[in-house]
Amino acid sequence: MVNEIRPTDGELEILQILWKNGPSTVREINDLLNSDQDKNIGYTTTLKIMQIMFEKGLLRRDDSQRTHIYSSAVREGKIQSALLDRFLNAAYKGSASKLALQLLGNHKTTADELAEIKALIDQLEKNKPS
Amino acid sequence: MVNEIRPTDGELEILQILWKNGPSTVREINDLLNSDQDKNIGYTTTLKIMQIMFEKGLLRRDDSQRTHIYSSAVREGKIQSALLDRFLNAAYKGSASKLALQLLGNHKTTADELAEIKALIDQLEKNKPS
DNA sequence: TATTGTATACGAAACAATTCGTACTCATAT
DNA sequence: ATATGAGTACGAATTGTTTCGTATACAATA
Repeated sequence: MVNEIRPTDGELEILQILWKNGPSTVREINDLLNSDQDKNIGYTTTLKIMQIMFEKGLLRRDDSQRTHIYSSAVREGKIQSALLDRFLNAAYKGSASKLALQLLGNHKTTADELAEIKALIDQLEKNKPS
Repeated sequence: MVNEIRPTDGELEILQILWKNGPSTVREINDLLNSDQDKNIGYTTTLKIMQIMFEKGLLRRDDSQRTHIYSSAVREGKIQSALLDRFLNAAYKGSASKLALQLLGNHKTTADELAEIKALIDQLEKNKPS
């Protein structure tokens, strides 16, 4: 069931905003989407996408007032997990370590983040003595 | 320019095969695609996709013989990097460490792989004394 | 009450990915 | 030579996303 959750890039952008800001109106979302320069998405475009997301079950909607309030119907971590799984299989044929190596190699990660990751690895190793 | 490389999932499957097996005919690719149970993609479907990939510059083609030989025109690591970048931004708003933590937490990684990743982190830390 | 501005609803167009039917080419085996 | 089989080319249908024009509802205000 989780497997079927497949937000598009555009939908994901909207979800990101809702995850960060909480329940919002279409106008608020649309304004934020357009706050990136060079982007200019029409209000009705955003509305339509959000209506479709609502039909898909990605969003909840409070329509008790004239101005509807939308919120995410899916948890951030859950969606990320599902997407990560798909991506891992599609691009790395499931090799998590290959992905991890490329990720750490290509991107600037702060010392704190590295330490955090290392701590997690230590813990994983403790629970799984080779 | 790398940013524009955007293979779809279907295209990526074909690229994976070409990366692994080297130059191949449409028939070979199509047979491999269909070797997964429950999948049954028509020959002309695969052909069409590969022709489009050729037009996009994703594939090279040797048409000196009647049976054309296709090969990848893009390097595996380069595509993976580009896709990873996109994915990281789309799903994790650019937080590599968040992705890494979820990756290592959710997926079974062998002890060897964990050690490999830890070694890389150690090296990164050496080059970047906080 | 009539106007204006902001909302939602609806439907259609544009675009891209996927799928496949059909036509055509050509080598080879009859 | 001709029939068969395997190949490519082409075009169209299908599906899904994104886009927006237009219609309509409604609240506030002039």
